[in-house]
Amino acid sequence: MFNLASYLPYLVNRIGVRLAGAFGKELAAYGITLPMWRVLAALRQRGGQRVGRLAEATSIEVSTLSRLLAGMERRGLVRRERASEDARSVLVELTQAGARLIQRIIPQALHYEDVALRDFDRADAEALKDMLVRVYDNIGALEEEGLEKARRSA
Amino acid sequence: MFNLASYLPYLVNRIGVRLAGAFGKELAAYGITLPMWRVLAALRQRGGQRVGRLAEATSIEVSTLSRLLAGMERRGLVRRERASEDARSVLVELTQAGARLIQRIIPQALHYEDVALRDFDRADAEALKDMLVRVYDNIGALEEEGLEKARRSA
DNA sequence: TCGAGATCGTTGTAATTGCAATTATTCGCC
DNA sequence: GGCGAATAATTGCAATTACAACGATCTCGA
Repeated sequence: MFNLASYLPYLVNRIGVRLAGAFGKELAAYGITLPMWRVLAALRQRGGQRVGRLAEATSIEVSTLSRLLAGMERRGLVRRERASEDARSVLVELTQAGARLIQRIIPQALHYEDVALRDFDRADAEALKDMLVRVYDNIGALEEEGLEKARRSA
Repeated sequence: MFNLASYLPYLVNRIGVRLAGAFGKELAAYGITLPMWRVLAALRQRGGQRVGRLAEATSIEVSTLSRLLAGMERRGLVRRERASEDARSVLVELTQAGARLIQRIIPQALHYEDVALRDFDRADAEALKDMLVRVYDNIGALEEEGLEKARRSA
C-alpha cells in the first residue's frame, strides 16, 4: 500500500531537517546561518560566480539569494560587482574574511558528516553518495520533461 | 580537502529542494501544500494522534504545525479535539474528506518515488532506504548527546 | 541597425517559519 | 491534598521565503 517509513521523500526530508537543525546551531556560534554557509562553501568550491549560477549550486531561489548576499556583503563576507563582459550579471566573490571564516568552519562540517556516517565503511559511504547523485539526476530529468511539455503546449 | 559534490548534507539538501519543488507543484492542483500532504500522510499512516507526535512524524515544528492544522481544519481536512485522557493535548484526526483526498494523491506520490528511483533495482532501492534510516538515527544520536551535555551543565 | 523578445538580478508583497512567551493542565514530591 | 516544576499547544513577533513584477542589458533576425 503506502508506507511512510519506506517512502524516499519522507526519509530524505527528515534527514535534511535534522541536519539543518543540528549544524545550524553550530553555525550560530560563527554568526552565520545555514544558507550563508552554503553560499560560502559554493564560492570556495568553484570560485567567484554569477548570482544565477550560485543559486543553482546552493539550491537557493535567486530572489532569496539576492537578499542573502546583500546581508553577507554588509558583514564583509562576500563582494558583489557587475560583470564586465555582461552588465546584466553580478559577479559574487569571497572576501578574505569570508575565505578565512569558511576555512575555520570546514573541519566542523566534516565532523558532522563523520557522525552522520559513523557506522558506514568507506565503500558504503561511497555507494550511498553515488545513489544520491543518481536520485538527484532522476528528479532533474523529470523536471526537464515537465518543462518541455509546457513549452510544446505554449 | 573539502568537496561539496561529495558532501552528504549537500547531496541531501539538493534532493530535498528538488523533490519539494516538483511534487509541491503537483499538489497545488489538489489545493494543498507540501507540509499539508505530510500531515495527511502521517495521519493516514498512524491514525489520529497528538500534535506533538504529529510534529515528530512530519519533522514540522510544533508551532508551525499548530497554524498549519488550523488552516487544514478550516478546509475540512482534519478535526481537532482536546484529548479526553489529558486535557493539555489535542487529538488530530483525518476527516472523511481528508482521508479521501490523500487516497487520491497517494498514486501520484508513489509515481514520484518511482521516477526518483527509476534506474534502481529493488535491492538497491532497499539498500538506499536502509542507509538513509541509519543516517537519520546517527544524527539523532548526536543530538541526544548534545542535550545530555546541556542537561549536565544546567 | 534597430526593435522585439529573452535573460539577469533586484524589489514589492504576502505567506510561512521559528523562537520565545503565554495559557492550561498534569505530575511529582512533601 | 497542595504547591512548584514539567509538559502540551497556541500565539506574538521578527525574520525568511517564494512568486510576480520590474528595470536594465543583451541577442538575434529582418
